[in-house]
Amino acid sequence: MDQTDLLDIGEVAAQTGLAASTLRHWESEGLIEPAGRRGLRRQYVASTLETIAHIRLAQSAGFSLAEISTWIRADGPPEVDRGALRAKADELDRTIEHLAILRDQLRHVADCPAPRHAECPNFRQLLRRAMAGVFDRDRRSPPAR
Amino acid sequence: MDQTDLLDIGEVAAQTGLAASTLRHWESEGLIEPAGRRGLRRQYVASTLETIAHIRLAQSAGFSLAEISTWIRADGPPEVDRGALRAKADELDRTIEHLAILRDQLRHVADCPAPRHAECPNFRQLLRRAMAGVFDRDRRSPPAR
DNA sequence: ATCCCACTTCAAGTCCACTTGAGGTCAAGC
DNA sequence: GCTTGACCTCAAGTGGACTTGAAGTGGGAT
Repeated sequence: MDQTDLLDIGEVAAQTGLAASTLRHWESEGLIEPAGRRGLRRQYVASTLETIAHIRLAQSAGFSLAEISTWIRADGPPEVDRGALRAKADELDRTIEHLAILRDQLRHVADCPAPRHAECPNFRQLLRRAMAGVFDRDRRSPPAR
Repeated sequence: MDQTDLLDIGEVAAQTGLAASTLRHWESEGLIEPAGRRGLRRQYVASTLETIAHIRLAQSAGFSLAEISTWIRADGPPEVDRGALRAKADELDRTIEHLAILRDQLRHVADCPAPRHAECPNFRQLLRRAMAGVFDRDRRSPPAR
């Protein structure tokens, strides 16, 4: 791995579409870490791009940076609570199901000619499907940017 | 619909698991609206619970309150941009696919005996799958709470 | 009639994930 | 040798979604 493999923060930013400030922020939260520095400049190894993909993915599932960092700490032992991960996976199954319902609802609203969706039996049935589960326990949900 | 059908904000809160303050906040953003008041107290119709389920669902997909309110304004015409809705649905398809990958990754990490996941070919393949798409265009992602 | 307590308003505060700004460093090209 | 531009640090600011606090109101049970 000679230095030609190393990426400047600007290159990582360009390839991932993230702002350099975001990468520094993630570093301050312990999510990523440059392989080294050239002068002051952070130098990243290519596999950091995969780590970043993973982080984006987890964020899109509604996990906070703090949560994600517990699985992928750049430093320290890669110790994870396997039970917790399995629980998250199960939670994702439910989230995915909910999102599928939402997607169906959106498509329905886009196509349905009924003037008030609340009156469309099809829509109401989707909503009823949606309600089972949505109000349970997990207050997990993410914000968009 | 006599007044026995109407719900106090506290009952809606209890049934949905949301704080009353959240319901007032959503009202201030135009997402929900009480059917009326008894004295000062807001009185909600039961169907508001469905609306709330819908909002939670959309939030979990990463939509902002402002975005959601454009489809489900409590007041005004339920006018929606059908093309935009279809686009959102397509976006959700992609999100769902990403989440499925993340779920698989989490399960893999939970079960894989390899000490460093970065060295597990299985994990790396999942990551590669994940990377296709994650860095494209849509910077949409939500935060959790 | 009075008390309680769930409700009310409104302004300010909190948390998270960044972003911005001010002021500084340094390698490379002119 | 000097400027340029991409990088650096650190502190403060932003935006979204709520939450909290202070001060007040009013319906229902005792």
